[in-house]
Formats: sequence, C-alpha cells, structure tokens
Amino acid sequence: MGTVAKALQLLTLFDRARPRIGLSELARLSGVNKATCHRLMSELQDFGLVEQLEGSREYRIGPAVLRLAVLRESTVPLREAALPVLQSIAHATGETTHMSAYAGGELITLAFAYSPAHGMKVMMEDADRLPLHATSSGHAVLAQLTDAERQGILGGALRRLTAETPTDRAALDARLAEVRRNGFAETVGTFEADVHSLAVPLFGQSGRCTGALAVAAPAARMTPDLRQTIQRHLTDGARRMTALAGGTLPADLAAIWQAAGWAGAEDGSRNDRAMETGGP
Amino acid sequence: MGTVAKALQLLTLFDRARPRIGLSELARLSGVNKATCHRLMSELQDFGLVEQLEGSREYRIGPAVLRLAVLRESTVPLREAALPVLQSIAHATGETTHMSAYAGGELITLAFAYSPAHGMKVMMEDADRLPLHATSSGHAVLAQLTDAERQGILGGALRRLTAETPTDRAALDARLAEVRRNGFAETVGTFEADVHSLAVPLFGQSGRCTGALAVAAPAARMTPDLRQTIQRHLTDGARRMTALAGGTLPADLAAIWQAAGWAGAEDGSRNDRAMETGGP
DNA sequence: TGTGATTGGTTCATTATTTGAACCATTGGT
DNA sequence: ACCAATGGTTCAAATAATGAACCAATCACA
Repeated sequence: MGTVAKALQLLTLFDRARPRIGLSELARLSGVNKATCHRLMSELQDFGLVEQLEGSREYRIGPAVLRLAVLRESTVPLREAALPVLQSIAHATGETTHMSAYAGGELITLAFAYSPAHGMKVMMEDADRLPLHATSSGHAVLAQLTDAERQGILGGALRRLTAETPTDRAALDARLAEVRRNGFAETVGTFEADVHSLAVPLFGQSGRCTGALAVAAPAARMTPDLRQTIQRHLTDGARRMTALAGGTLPADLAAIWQAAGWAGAEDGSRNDRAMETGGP
Repeated sequence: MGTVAKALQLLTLFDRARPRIGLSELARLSGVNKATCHRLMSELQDFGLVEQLEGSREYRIGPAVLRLAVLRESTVPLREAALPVLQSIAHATGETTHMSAYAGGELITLAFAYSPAHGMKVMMEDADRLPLHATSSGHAVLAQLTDAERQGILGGALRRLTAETPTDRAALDARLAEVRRNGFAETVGTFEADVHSLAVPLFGQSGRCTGALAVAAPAARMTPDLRQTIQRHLTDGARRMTALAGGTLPADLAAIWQAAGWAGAEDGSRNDRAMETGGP
C-alpha cells in the first residue's frame, strides 16, 4: 500500500459516530505504527485536511475540505441537480429517498430527501457511508462491477450489522445474481433492523456504475402496492439522474426495466409523471 | 517534502479558474515528475478525492470531498454559525462581507454574504482562495503569526496581481507592522483593482489566529464614514465569531480596539446592534 | 501523594518505497 | 505523412518511510 493511501485511509476512520480521534486510537484503529501515524497526520494537518483540538490534541476533519467540496459542487453540481429528483420521488412514494456515489471502494451518501407523509421515517443524517454488502444501494452497485473489482473490495470479512446482514460471500453472490436478474436491489433489515430498502444503480459516461439511487421505508409500511410504486419511480429517477450526469444506461438493464413494465421517460404510456413533478 | 504533502499539493492546483487538469499539465504546474504525478493521482483517485473524466482523461476533484465536508460541518458548524454574523455586517455596511480560514499556508474562503444595497458589488464566488500577501484578510492573519511562521509561508516570490500588489518583502513587513499597530488590515486594489478592503483576524482557543473577517467594497464607494462603520462592525463581528468558535481574543488587540472606540460587545455604549440584527 | 497505565510525541538505524529518465501507444493538428 | 502533443509504463538508483524503543506529561485510583 502506498504512503498516500495509508494517509488517506486515516481519514476514512473519521465518522459521524467518531468525529474526533486521538493519536493512539488512530494508530490502533488503522494498524499503522504510532510514529508513522503521527507523521502522516502532521502532513494532512499542514494541508488543513485535519486539525488538532487545542485542548485534548485529538484530531478532526479540517477546514480545507470545505474549499474542495465547494469546488467540487461548482464543477459537478450533482447534488444540486439531484435534489429535485430525490424530492419528487420522496413525495411520490412517501418514503425517504437518497443517492450515493461509489468512490474509494465505498458508497458515500451525497444527498437525500424526506417525505412529510409519515412521522416515522428512515433518517440519513448519520448514514454518511453505506456498507456495500449490507445495503440495497451497495448491492445495486456491486451487481454492476466486474468479478475482479468485487473481489478487490469484498476481500475482507463482511461485517455483521444485524441478524439479517449477509456475511457469507456465497450468499451475497447469490443475492447479487438475483439483483442482476431483477434489475434492482432489495434488502430488508440488513443494515438496520426493520428497514426495507430498494435501490437501482446510476451510471457514468462510458456505462460505468457511479452510484445508486434508493428508497428506504420502515418494513411495516412496505406493501406490494408501495413496492410497485417505488420500483417505478426509482427506475425513472435513475434514468433522469444518469442523464443529468451525462451517463448512459447499459442496454441489458434498460431491457429488463422495459420488460418489467417500467417504461422509459420518452414512452409516456403511464402518466405517472404528473404526480411527481413539484417536490415537497 | 513528504510524499503525502506532494500528493496533497497536487490538489491545491485545482481551482475555480482551473477545475480540470490533465496529467501533463499537472506535472508541469507542480514540478513533479509525470510518472510520480500519475501514481499520486491514482492513489488520490482510489480514495475518490479526484476522479478522471471518461473522455479527456483529465482529472477533477472527486465526490469523496463531499462526505468529508459534510462531516466537517456536522462537527464544526462554523459556516452555519458564521452566516448570520456575515449577513448582519453586510446589511449594516451595505458591502460584501466574507470570512476565511487559515489552513495549509493559505486562506480559504468559508462563507460570505452580500448586501442588496448596491448593484455593483465585490463577488466572492471565484475567490475561493485568498493570497496572503495581496489581501486585507491575508495581512490581518500574517500580522498575527510569528516571524518564523511568516518566513515559512512567504518564502517564495510574492506574485504581482495588480499594480498595487506589494511584491517587496520589506514593504509587506512594513505594512504588517502598521496592521499590528492599527488592529486591522486595509488594502486598496492589491488583489483586484478598485477594490477597497478592510479585515480583522479571528482566533482559536489558545489565542492562535485561525482566519479573518473582512468587508470588501468598490474603492469609489469608500468614504471616511463608511470606513468608520465597517471598522466598528468588523471588530464587533470578530468578537462574536471568535466567541462562537470558542476562541479568545489576544489582550493587546482587544486593548487597541478599545482605545480606538470600538467597544466590546458587553459595553453597550453605542447602540449600533439594533440595526445589525436581522439579516437581508 | 505515590504508582502504574496511558497519552502525545521524538529518535535513528534499517528497510522498503518512491523516484524519474527513457520508453511506448494514441491522439490531434498542419 | 508528419510532428508534437497527450496519457501511461518500466526499472535501477536514490530517497524517504518505517517502527521499536524511548521521553515527558497526564490521568485514574488507591
């Protein structure tokens, strides 16, 4: 592993649940030697990517990331472009809708939208990263990767998060095959108990999978009807968002969606779009 | 220079004016060997900090920075906390107000607020980084650093941006001494022609300077009256924002401000605060 | 107040990684 | 057809990263 990768790996340890980390703990969590860890963090600090609390000397993410994020959004306004789509889906389905990007071997939550329809809803604030093996979004993305890529990412053990989390590689592969067949991913309680989630992949220019679009609902609310509605809006949303990003939907997936009755945007055979437009 | 620093240095080359950079140009701009450059960028790409355009193979900032930025704002909601202050100052002075953080040897623009008072105003969208030697914010910060720190940062040549830019180190030092004496920094046309700017430093917990707060106006609009108004609001704003960040104002600076008649927040001798509250 | 454990941080000989000139294969322009 | 770019790769030489052992300071607890 390169030195830079080792340094950046340290950044991945920071989390909503663990926003401040001391040097020793950082070394322990990463497996990197304490001295090395210290030097790497110092370099990150020089750049402003992390900063050190004056009292406890713990590290936390620094202000430099804000400049980069603003720059990113100014050059690739994906978030801004995606929000209306997310809102329309959340509104139409009555459930939490979110989008994530596949980067650095993990899924990072980019944007989400809630529906005011129900008091109880799936919240996304603390889910800034989605485990690939335990979420519908992750399955949707994994199903699109090559075997080699999957192997590289799922090399380690699959962490059990709930009783339903697939921790067996064979079982996961079987599920991914099913995902490919169906044209969408579905999980119930694999990431958090009682959460039922549906997801479809998003694509970039050359047809590479870049992320996922998903709807997550309390399992108790998931009826066949709602499931149908979500599938329709997800596939339509994925078409729109892939188009927004200048991407191209793979032909085989488009065919599956078509066959399932989730017609393309240009089709117009179902006039559902009226109820979508105009977010909450 | 460490390998990590070299990799991160590549990130600093990306800019509003130059959001996409090819490999050769990247190597040319950074002075790093092309092969090295390629390997470093690959490592950054693995992490999602940069991504490569599918067509031209140029690099641009990647989606991973968004996760980090959201995490940063969720742990240190400086931006959010600062905005009301910025808006109140912009409203009270009628001019563009902005805040920047000192990180990685440069000033990065964190937040800004405009006033609707005038059609012509100083815009901040493209000024995501402020040169330390050529801006009032930069002078405000530089004046607070130790000689050693300054030496490390201003080691290279001072780039001439306008006819007024101080490019002579001695001249700059003289200006900084003046800044320290006055308790605020002032530049006219050093960064962009015909822009008159005033700035004060912001501080962290142990009294270390963490950034600057500034107001920038078209030079033609700067009257003695407006200058006075800006100074009052800047010092008051700096007190508030330093307090928000849990910082402490150095005693000498507080004394200078006091002596100049810019009383502390608790003083209440001037009742200006009524006109500030309630942003645009 | 002593004691042991933990913290952040530093040192320096050993080691493994980074480095860069030279080298392809493509692309775009003249 | 040509030239000059581009992105990308190779491999011996050189350099920078590494980590066990070491401080000094702090903390918890008796």
